Amino acid sequence: MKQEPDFELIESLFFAYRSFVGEADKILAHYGFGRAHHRVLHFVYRNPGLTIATLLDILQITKQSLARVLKELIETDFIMQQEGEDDRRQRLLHLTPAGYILAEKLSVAQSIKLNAALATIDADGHKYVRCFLKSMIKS
Amino acid sequence: MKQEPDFELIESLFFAYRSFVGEADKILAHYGFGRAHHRVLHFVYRNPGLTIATLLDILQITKQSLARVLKELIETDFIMQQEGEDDRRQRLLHLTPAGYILAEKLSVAQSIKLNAALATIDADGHKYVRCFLKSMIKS
DNA sequence: GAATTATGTCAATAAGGTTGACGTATTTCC
DNA sequence: GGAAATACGTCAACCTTATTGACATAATTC
Repeated sequence: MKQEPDFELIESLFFAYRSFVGEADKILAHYGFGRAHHRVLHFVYRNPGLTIATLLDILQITKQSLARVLKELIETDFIMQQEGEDDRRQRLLHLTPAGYILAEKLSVAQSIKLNAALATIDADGHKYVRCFLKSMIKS
Repeated sequence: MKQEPDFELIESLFFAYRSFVGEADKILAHYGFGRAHHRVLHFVYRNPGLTIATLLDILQITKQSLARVLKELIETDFIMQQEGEDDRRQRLLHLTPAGYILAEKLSVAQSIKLNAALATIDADGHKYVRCFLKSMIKS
């Protein structure tokens, strides 16, 4: 027997995600950045010293697409590159102090929103939410 | 006391959402459509006979942006417009049979993914997930 | 030394979004 | 009944983020 699609959940996820990224968008606009900059900033924040190749793997975009955004972040001094020690072809990515402050600001803003939503459910519901989201990634 | 941002949750939501929309993207590609078409298709599916103005409200985009996508969906016979009965300025939106089939196909594909993820957590965790996502929307 | 790898870059193109301006038909309101 | 507001369509210019394809350079590996 086939069952009806779970419209409620589909739409909840759509609107929830829009609300989630909208939070960061407001901050980014002050800097003239978009979501693409946010993603780069975030993953460099979280994985300091990562290579271009690794970042492309995470973001699942082409290097040509990354190039423009990364160039802007480097020129405005939010990200810096460092030659790889063992492999000098690599351009390891790091945040500048300004980049660190912005990345943190964005993460804090999104965390506040997430925590507010978590606060509406029982504490033992938190692990269900995390587990559900992680399952969505694997499949 | 300030606490560290919840990086794990932030990234889970990012990757989970990418996985969620990626599911539909594969289907849409066969029709030469993108996510913008999906959103229009979905909300017309869910709100048959809605007005252009209402759809713009839901999607939070401009009418010029909607125009192109809607035009394509009408020209390829997935959506049709019907003059409003009480207000003849309105162009009420409806799915054609083909539009209905596609919208359903997309919803089913996404539901399968959502259900698979829900299946990895206890049944009483489902309401926490739904509640959490709805709380994200309100705030 | 040759092949591979990591990265940079130029160019053309596409999807999806914006602002601003203007046109038309219809409805509402005084 | 005429003026104003509303619902929608459309033209034009522009922005962001992405794509594919081609080619260049430097460093590493075999």
